[in-house]
Amino acid sequence: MNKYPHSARILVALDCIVFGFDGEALKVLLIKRNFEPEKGKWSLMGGFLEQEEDLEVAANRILYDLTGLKDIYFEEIKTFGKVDRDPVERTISICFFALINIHAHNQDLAKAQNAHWIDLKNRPTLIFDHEKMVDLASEQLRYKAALHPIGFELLPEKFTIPQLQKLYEAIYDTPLDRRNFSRKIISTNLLIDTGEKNQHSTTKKAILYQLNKEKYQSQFNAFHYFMSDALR
Amino acid sequence: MNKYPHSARILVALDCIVFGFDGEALKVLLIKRNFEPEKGKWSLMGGFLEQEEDLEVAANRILYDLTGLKDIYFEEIKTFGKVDRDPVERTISICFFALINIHAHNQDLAKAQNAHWIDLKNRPTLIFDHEKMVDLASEQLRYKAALHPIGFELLPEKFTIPQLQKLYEAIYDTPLDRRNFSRKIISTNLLIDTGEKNQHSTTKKAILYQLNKEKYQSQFNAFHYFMSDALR
DNA sequence: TTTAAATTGTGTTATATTTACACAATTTAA
DNA sequence: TTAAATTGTGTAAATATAACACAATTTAAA
Repeated sequence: MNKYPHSARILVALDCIVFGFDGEALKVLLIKRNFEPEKGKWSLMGGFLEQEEDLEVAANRILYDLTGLKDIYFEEIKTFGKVDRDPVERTISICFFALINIHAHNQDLAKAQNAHWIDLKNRPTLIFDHEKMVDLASEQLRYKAALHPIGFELLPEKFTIPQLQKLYEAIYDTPLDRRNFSRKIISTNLLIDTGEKNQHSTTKKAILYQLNKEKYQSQFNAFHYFMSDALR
Repeated sequence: MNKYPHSARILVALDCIVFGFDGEALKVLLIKRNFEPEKGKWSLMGGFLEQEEDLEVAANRILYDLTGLKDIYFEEIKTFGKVDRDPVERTISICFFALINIHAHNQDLAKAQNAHWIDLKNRPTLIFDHEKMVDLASEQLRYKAALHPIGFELLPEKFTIPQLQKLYEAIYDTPLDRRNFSRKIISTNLLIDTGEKNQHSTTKKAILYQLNKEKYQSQFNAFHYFMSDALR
């Protein structure tokens, strides 16, 4: 069956950084491992690519088994391929990150996987090279969110501009000018005023917006410069 | 020896898009295959990841065998992982692109691999999903070059600003204003005036610059907006 | 030797964008 | 009724970008 006879067959894993936002801080979904290897330690959610499974399908499967969600926003970051990265057996790992609404996933599934939402900034040490994966994913999130409208993926269907601002402030760990931020977001035409207001507020109730999905899709690859000084 | 007993071992290939610039147009280094499968057809340069080889090492090996160059600029784009993408056997391919000075590589090695520099815009049909790979790499080149100083990797050590402009005009297939382009490049402080001039010119000889490598490295990840309207 | 054509380097102005800061309106708890 | 917190909109200064002009250099042709 091996048609390229002299080449090596290698285990192919996928590891995923799932980001969430609780209104205050960025969170990552991490697994407290109750299985070997490295039982008892913390790791990313992962799995192996199966023989008859498309890579994309595998990523969706792993995300679904963890969250119960389909059509999650995710993107590949990099393949980790050091020979000794997994001490058990030579394994390459295709690493990707996903953005979800922290309130919308299936908590029973997360519990079954022993997954916990952990503060990105105060996380425990992770196994193997998972530490590097989270660092790279965080960097990639900062990079991508500065240029493209991916932040919305972390918020509920309907959200206010102040909520969106808090998200950006968490991502970049810096305060932003409320008025300039609002103007920049509005000027993208990515938002639709729902006519509703945030009833949870105890002061002035902010307008609830939702994504203009057509505009979102057609303009996704354009540069938006949400954070012009993010990388300076 | 298989410590994760129930998982599949899969062939892992690497495929590389090598870009060059001849002063007028963007070129890709393509292989006219004199081996099976798909003998006689055109493909990308590739190879398999070996059992005891780091992924990064494999990428460098493949690039070295083709060009005779070390420390080439390259970056991973995406892993292609459809089950049927290679009709011979299930293989995933980690796709990356590289930028080289078209005049600096070992032509004997290229000849031995049956590699040819082909106009990016007028290339033959490629095997498997290599077509998609080249499209994605071209897109990624346009994206990255709009924001980061990677264009220099395609030019000789010493180059003029008009040469650099021709490169950008080729990448984006659009004319640029000479004066504004020059000012933007100069203002990055990435260039050092060598004091020499381009002796090949038959009219006014342009100043030869070289990269300020310190500045290049420290500022690489900052946004430069070389092409502010590239993706609008 | 002079002139014309091509190309390069630098300058200037108008327009657009970004930044910094002010004020009025809304909401609830005191 | 008032104070505190928050939200929505406005305006002017600073910066960056875009559009256009002119002078200098070089060689080949006149």
